[in-house]
Amino acid sequence: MGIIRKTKSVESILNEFKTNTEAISAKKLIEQLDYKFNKTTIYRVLDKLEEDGVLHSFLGKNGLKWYAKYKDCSSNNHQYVHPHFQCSYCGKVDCLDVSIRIPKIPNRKIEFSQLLIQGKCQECII
Amino acid sequence: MGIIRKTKSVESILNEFKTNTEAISAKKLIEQLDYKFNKTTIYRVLDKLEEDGVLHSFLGKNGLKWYAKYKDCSSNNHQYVHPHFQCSYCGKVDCLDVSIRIPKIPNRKIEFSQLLIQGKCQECII
DNA sequence: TTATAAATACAACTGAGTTGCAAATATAAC
DNA sequence: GTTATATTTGCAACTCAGTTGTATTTATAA
Repeated sequence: MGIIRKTKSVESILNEFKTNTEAISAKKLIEQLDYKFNKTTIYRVLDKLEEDGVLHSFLGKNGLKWYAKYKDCSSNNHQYVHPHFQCSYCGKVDCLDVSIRIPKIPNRKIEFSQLLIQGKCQECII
Repeated sequence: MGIIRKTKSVESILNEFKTNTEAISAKKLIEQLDYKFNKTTIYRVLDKLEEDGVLHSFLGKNGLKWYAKYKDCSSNNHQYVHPHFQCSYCGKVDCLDVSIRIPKIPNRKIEFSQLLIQGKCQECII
């Protein structure tokens, strides 16, 4: 159904994504907003922002749900994916600006793809 | 530490993967073995089989953990991933025999990648 | 047969995410 | 500004895949 009203929670959550180009996990977001809003509210707002195409979500290393601003070359695109990179040391996640072509697969209709790359980020390479 | 002893649970679990070329979720496996073994045991055996390189794991649609036989072109390969396809209708997962090249990403050390493609499988396309 | 390290079952726990519902609030109509 | 009402919120209780601790059992080798 998407976002209909401009409420404080919607504003605050969108603001987190304005000041942060990286992806944020729902869990982190709850902490980051200093428990100013109930976690239920945050989960529901995130759901709606995704429906509206403002954010997109994907699953991180331990099954945690991450959100990032929707880009045109995003996961909804059937032919290309842009990968997400998660550092195995610090856990940080970035949306990479690379596009990877998904080959057509016979007899299957692709709706959605997600590519998670794990490794060491620039800061965590020793 | 990996598998050291050949026990009934190890045998049964390996057998599930012999008769089944598709990926199986840990949850399904527990049901499939008809609760003959405790779920803790199954989770621990799966962990060890993964350590030994017999199986590989990845996360499915809802954060569920799936396992499949390890293939050489598997997720552990740093340069290529073989994608997993999950049907959004029936939930079935296949390991696809396609290899997708992961481009090198500047200033990051790739350790592991996983690509999950969602869509309709052959049986579920109407 | 025995010693012992590994494997198992069980129960209790963890924690991210969900659900139902009553109370609060943004928005539009007046 | 008031009022009506549909949306949003907080709260508490729940779900459920996966984990942990521990006592018991079992595979293996000495």
